[in-house]
Amino acid sequence: MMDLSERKKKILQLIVDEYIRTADPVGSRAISKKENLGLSSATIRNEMADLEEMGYLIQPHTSAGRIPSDEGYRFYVNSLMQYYQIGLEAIAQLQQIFATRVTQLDSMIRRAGAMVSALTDYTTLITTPARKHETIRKIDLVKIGYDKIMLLVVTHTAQSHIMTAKIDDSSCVRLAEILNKNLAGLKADEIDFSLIRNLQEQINEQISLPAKVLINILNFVYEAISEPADAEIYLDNANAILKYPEYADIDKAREMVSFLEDKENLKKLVESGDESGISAKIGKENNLEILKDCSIVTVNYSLDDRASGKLAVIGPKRMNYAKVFASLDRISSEIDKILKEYMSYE
Amino acid sequence: MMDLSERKKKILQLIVDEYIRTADPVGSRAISKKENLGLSSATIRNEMADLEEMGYLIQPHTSAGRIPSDEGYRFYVNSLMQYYQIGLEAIAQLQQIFATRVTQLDSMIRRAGAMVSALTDYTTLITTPARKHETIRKIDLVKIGYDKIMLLVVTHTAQSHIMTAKIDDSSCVRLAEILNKNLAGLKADEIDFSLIRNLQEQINEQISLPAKVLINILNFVYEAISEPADAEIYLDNANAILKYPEYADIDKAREMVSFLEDKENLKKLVESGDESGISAKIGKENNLEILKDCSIVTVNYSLDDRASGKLAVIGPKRMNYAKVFASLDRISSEIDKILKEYMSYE
DNA sequence: TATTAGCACTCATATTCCTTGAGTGCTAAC
DNA sequence: GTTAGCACTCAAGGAATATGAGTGCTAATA
Repeated sequence: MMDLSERKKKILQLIVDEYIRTADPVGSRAISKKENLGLSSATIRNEMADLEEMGYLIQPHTSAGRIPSDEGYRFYVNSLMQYYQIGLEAIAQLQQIFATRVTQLDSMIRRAGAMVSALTDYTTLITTPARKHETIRKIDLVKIGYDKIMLLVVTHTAQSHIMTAKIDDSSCVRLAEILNKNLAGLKADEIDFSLIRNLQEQINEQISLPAKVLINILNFVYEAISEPADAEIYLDNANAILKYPEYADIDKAREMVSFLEDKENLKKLVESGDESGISAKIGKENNLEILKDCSIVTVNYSLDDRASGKLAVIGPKRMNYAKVFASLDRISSEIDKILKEYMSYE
Repeated sequence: MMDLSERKKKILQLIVDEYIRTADPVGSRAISKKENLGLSSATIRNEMADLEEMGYLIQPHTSAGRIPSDEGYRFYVNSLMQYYQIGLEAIAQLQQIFATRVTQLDSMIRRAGAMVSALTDYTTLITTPARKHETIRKIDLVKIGYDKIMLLVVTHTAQSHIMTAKIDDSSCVRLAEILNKNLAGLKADEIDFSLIRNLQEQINEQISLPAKVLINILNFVYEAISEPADAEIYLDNANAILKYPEYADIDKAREMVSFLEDKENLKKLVESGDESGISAKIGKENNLEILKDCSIVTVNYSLDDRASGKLAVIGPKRMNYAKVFASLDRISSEIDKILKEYMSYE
C-alpha cells in the first residue's frame, strides 16, 4: 500500500464523507469550497487525478465527479474514519425496546401473522391480544447460579425473569411457598398495600432477604398480570408491495413503506374493520388518500371477553380476494384454537 | 344496487379475474376470446360500456381497456368471487412455522437486531445463539384447567408447553417430583433408554397416567435441551434499501429484496465475517455479483464456548461506517451481557 | 516548483417531438 | 341482438436535441 501525503488523505476523507452523505459523485469544486482547505479546484483536480491513478477513486464518466473505489472505502475504514458517538436519545430508545414484555403467546400470534403473509404474499398486520383479568396461577423460584435466581410466573403463559440475589436453596423453596400461598389466584386489582405488608412480614419472619430483591420480585409479578399499556402490533412482509406493478414507481413504494412503518397509522387501520367475520375495505372505502389504491381485509380473533385482537392483510386493490379471505379464515380459527389452549380454564 | 343480467355478471367477473391476474387494463378482445363465451369483441364492448355507465368499470384513458372501479371490486367481493381452496403443501408449511421452538432468549436476540436497524437505519441480520450442552435445571407441572396442564422446563430460559391431560392436583405434584429427581441436571446425551424405562416404572407405581401423556412430556423435555436443527436467522428492516438512491431502480431493489428473502443466502453471508471483532466486507470483497455495491459489517457475540452467534448490517457500500461500527460494538456487548445473565451459572 | 485562472471538451440527464399500436366508439350490415 | 369494419385516441417508447456539471490541459502567477 503506497503512502499518501497528509493532504491526499484529507482530500480522500472529504470525498468519502461527502459521497456517503449525498450519494452523488463529488466534484473538485465542492471539495475546494470545504472548510479551511484553502486550495483551488484546479489543485484538487490534480490531487484527485493522482488518487484515481492510485486506485482510490473512480470516475463514473468523463464529465462527472469522483466516487470512492472499493479500495478507497477500505482505506477509509482502516485509517480515515472518525469515531462516532451514539446519541443519548438513541440509547434511551433502545432501553425501551428491550423493556417491552413479550410473552410466548405473543410470539405465537406473531408467527400466525407470518403464516398469513406466507400464504398470501401480501403484507400482514397483526395485533397481540389485549388481555384482561389475568390471574396468577403459580409462582416458582429456581436457583440457577450462585447469585442468580429465575423467577417464574405462570399465568396463561409462563413468564420468566432472571435476577441477581444470593439465596440458598431452602430459602428459595420457602420463599416460593409463601408467595404462592399469598398470591396464587389473584388478579392485578386484588393486590393491595396491606397484602404486600402482610407478605413482607411473613417473609421477614422466616428467611433473610434484602428488601430490594423482594420489591423486584413483586414488581415482575405485578407486571406479568397487569394489562400492557398498549397492544403490540406487528407488520410482516412489508416489502411485498415491491412485487406488485402498482408500486413500480419507486416513490410510491417509498411513500407506502414509510406509511406502514408508523405504528400509529397501523393501529388506526386495523381498528377500522368490522367487529364480526372477515371484512374488506376497498380503495376509497379506507378514507385515506394514500390507501386509495389499496384494500385491507381484516378479521377479528377472540376468546370470549378475555382476549381479542385483529389480523389484517393489506395489498393492492387488485388483490386475490378469494385467497386472502380463505387464508384469514383459516388462520384466525387457528389462532382461536391457540387462545383456547393457552387461556381457557375450567 | 341495480340488477345485472347474468351475462353482465359473467363479463364483470372475467374482467376482475383477469385484471387481478395481470394488472393490465382488460380489453374487449381478450374477453371475447375467453372460453365458451361465444361473443364477439364488439358485443363485449357494448356490455363493457354499460358496465362502465353503471359504475363498475373505469377506463384509464380512451384507448385503453377497462379496470374495475372500487364499486366493481365491491360487487365482485360480495357476489362474484369464487371459493378458494388452500393447498395442502401450504398447510403443511404452516404447521412447520408453528412447530419451531422460540425461547425467550431468542426473542431477546431478535430484538437486539431490531435495535441495530433502529440505530443505523440499515438492514440487519442476526442469528440466534447456537446452544450447546444445555442442562435441565428444573421441571414443573402446573394444572391450569380441568383437563389442561402446563409443563415448564427451566434451562437457561423457561420453556413452557400446554398439554391436554386429566391429572389431579396431588398427582401433578408427585409427577413433577419424580421427573425432577430423575432428570434435573442432565444433558440431552445423558438421557437414554434405560433411564426412561426406570422413570416409567416409578411413575406407574405411584400414579395413574396414560402412557401417551408421559411420552408427550418427555418429548418436550428432550426438545427443550437438544440443539435446534439449525440456528434461526432473522432479518430486520429489509425495506431500508428503498431509502437509498442506489436502489432507485425498482428492479435492483426487487432483486436485492428477493436475495435477502432467501435464508440460505443470509446464512452464507453471515458466516463470511471474521471470527473476532467487527469486520467489514466492502463491495467485491463479498465475492458475489449482487453484492458488488454493498457492504456487510459483521460482529460475533458469544459467551465462552456455550453460545455464540452473529450480528450483521448490510447496506450500500456508501454506508455510514462509523455509525455502523459504533452501533454494532454497542449492541454486541449488550448481547454479551444478556447471555451472561441468562446462561452463566456458578 | 506548486498553485491557479481560463477554456475547450465530454457525456449523463432532461426535454421535445414523433411513431407505434392497442383498444375504443360508432355505423351499417346481417 | 350481434358483428364486421373503420376512423379515432392516447399512452408508451424511441430518436434527436439542449443543458450543464465537471473534467483535463495550458499558460500565467507566486
